[in-house]
Amino acid sequence: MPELAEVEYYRKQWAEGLPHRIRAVKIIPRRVFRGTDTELLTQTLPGLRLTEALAHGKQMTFGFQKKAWLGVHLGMAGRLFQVDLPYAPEKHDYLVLETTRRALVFRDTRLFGRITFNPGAAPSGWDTLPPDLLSGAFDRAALDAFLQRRKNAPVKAILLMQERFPGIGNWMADEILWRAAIHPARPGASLTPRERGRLFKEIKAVCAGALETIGVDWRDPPEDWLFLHRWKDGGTCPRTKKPLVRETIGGRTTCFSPARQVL
DNA sequence: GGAGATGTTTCAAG
DNA sequence: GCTTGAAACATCTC
Repeated sequence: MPELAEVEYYRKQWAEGLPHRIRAVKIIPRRVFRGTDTELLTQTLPGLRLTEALAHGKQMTFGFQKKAWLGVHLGMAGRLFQVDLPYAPEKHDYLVLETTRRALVFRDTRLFGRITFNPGAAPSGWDTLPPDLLSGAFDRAALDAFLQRRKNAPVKAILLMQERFPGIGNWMADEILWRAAIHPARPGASLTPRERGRLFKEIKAVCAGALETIGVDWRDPPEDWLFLHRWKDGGTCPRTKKPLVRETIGGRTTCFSPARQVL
């Protein structure tokens, strides 16, 4: 589920009430810990305080007094939440951090998520992240250069590339292209300067709008977004009032408005 | 029962 | 060496 704004929402679930002094760590060793020293994790965290909760795109890092860092990626179906103790972990709860009164839970029904652990000074990879899409460092030049480089890939697939568009996932890519009136199968290098301008503007707008709604309290974006109409076959385009179409483009289910987005 | 799902990684072909 | 697309991953829901 989680894209930029959903990740921000989940980050806040664990951030609520910071700092948290960790008293116990419960782990169910499953695929989400691939490549991670779970033994070291369970030995290190008890006694430390969770002091920082950071998100960047779809990545999260939780810092423990700058001595240890937990990396969390939610994959397709991961969730983070807090509950009161006592808490009996459910089937797909693979990590539970307990404080005196609360439990911080990582749940992932599909096991596509990932948890990493870095004892030491800094979370690995956190220093080489691509620019945040809402920052000035993500600009037209960066967008244009990337589209030019991926010249034959469908623009839908390009928007899903995290190395340039951190946080954009399937629904956000569809929303951006729909608003920019660009067909999702258009090759990256084929976009005109005018289209690139619209694409740039809508990337910023969708990121900001999603964070203001979903990112705050999981509330839906406004009715006039594609968001509320894209999930099932038979939807109607909120702008043209004509039928929406769903097909696989760039390897993913893609919803668009043929009346508005022409190949 | 079969298909599809808001993601990433890996592999191989061009 | 880079780009691109497909398959694999695991489980749940429609």
